[in-house]
Amino acid sequence: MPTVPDAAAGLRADARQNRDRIVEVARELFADRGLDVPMAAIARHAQVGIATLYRRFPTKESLVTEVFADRFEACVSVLDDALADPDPWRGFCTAIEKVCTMQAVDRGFSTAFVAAFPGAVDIEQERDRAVQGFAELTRRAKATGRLRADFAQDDLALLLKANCGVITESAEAALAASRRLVAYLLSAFRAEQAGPLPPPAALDLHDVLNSPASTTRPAPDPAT
Amino acid sequence: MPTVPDAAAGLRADARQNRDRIVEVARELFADRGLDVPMAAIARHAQVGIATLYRRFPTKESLVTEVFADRFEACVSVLDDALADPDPWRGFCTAIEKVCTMQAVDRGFSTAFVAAFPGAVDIEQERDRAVQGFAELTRRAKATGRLRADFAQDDLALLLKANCGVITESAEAALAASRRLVAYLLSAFRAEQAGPLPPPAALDLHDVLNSPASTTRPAPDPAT
DNA sequence: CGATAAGTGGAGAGCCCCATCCACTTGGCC
DNA sequence: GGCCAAGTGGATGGGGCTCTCCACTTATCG
Repeated sequence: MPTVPDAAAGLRADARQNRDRIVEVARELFADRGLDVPMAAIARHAQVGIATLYRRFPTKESLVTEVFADRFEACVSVLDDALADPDPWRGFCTAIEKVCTMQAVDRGFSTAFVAAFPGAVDIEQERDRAVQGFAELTRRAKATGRLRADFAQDDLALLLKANCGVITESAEAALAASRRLVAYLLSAFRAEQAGPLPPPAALDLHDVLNSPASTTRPAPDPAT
Repeated sequence: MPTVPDAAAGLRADARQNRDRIVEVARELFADRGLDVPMAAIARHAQVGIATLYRRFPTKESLVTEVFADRFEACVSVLDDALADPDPWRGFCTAIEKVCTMQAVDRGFSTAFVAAFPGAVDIEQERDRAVQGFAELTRRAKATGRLRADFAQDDLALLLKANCGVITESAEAALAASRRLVAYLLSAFRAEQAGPLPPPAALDLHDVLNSPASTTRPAPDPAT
C-alpha cells in the first residue's frame, strides 16, 4: 500500500483517537437524528472542543462525506454481490432491498445518499461505478424477461427518493414502511401485468397547472 | 350564511387587501420554494412590513394552515368525486392520482400535507372525514376484486410520503417523477399478481441492525 | 529532560430565523 | 373636517447554526 492506509495517517496518537471518536459519534448521531444535528452536539458527545472537530473536518460537509464514505462503498459491494448472482432478477431485487434497508436504518445516510446521487459531492468515481454496475444489472434482469422492458435507469433514483420519503418517525416504523414500499415497487417492476407508464422524462407543466385535479378527469385509465 | 364569509371579516378595507395579498404571495412562495421560505421574504414580496404579517398570522404555522386550508378541502372533494364514481377502482386510482399531482405541483403543500396527515394540526375534522372516506373507497375497490385484499389503510400514507420524497428539483421534473411513481404503485396495488407483502406494522429492529445488508441474503425471495 | 510543533478548548463573530414592541400613519364614522 | 381606534413599518430581542481566533496544554523526539 503506497498510499495512506487512512485519512487519519500522520496524526499524533491522541489526535487520532479524538478523530476516530468524532467519526464514530457522528455516525451514530447522524443515523438516528438525521444530518441536521449541530456540530456542537457532535463535539460534545465526542468529548472534544468544537475547534478540534473543525480542525479535522473544516466543514460539516466534509464530516458527512467521511462518515458515509464506507456506506457508499458498501453500496458498491452490494452491487457486486448482485452482479455475481446467477439469477439477475433475484440479484436486482436483493440489491434494491439491501440498499433501501441501509437507508431505512440510517436517517442521515438516507438523505445524504439521495442528495449525493444525482449531483455527487466528490465520490463521483464510486458513484459512476455504481451507476454503470446497476445499468448492467438492469440489462441482465431485462434479458431474463422478469424485469419489465420499460424500466428506466432513472427509476432507481425514483425508488431511492421515494424510499427516503417514508423514512420518518421511529427507526422501526421507518424500516417497516421501507420494506413495504420496496415490496410494492419490486412487484410493479416485474414484467407481467406491465401496463403503460408515463415517461421518465419531464413533461410540460402548464397543462396540469391549468386543470389542477378539480376537473372531471380526462386522464387515461390505469385500470387493466 | 350566518357565519363569517371569510376569516378576514371585520377588517378595515386596506387591512383586508393586505391580508389577501399576503396569503396570495405566501401561496406562491410556498408552492415553489417550500415551507422554509422566511416570513420576511413573504412580507417583502407582499409589500407589507413584518409586523403586519404577524398581526394577521401570529405564527408561521397559522399562515401555513390558512394558505393550505383550501387545498385540504380540495382533497376532500377529490374523495367525494371518487366515491361518486360508479367504478370504485377507477375512483380509487383517480383520487390517488389527483392528490399526488396536487402534491407534485406544490412543494409546500407536499410537505404540509404529509406533516399534517398523521398528527393533524387543527384541521382534524376534515382529516377524519377524508380518512373515513378513503376507507370506504378502499372497501369498495376491494369488493370489486381489482384492489388487492391486503392493501392496508396505512398504505395511503406510505404512498403520500413516498410521493413527497420524489418532489425535488424543478416542478416539471417533480411532476414527471410523481406520475411515474404513482403509476408504478397503482400497478402494484392491483389484485392480480399480488405476491406476499411485509406487514404494514412495525417490526423488531434488532434483527436487521445485526445483519445490515452485508450478509449473504437469508431474506425471502420476492420473485414469482 | 526540555524544546517545539502539533493539538486543544471555549469564547465569540457573523448570519439567518421567528417573533415582538412601539412610535407613527390612516381609514372610517360623526 | 376632525377624532380615534385600527393598522402599519422598521428596529430589536432572543435563539440557533456554522465556522474562526487565540492563548494554553501536551505528545514526541533528540
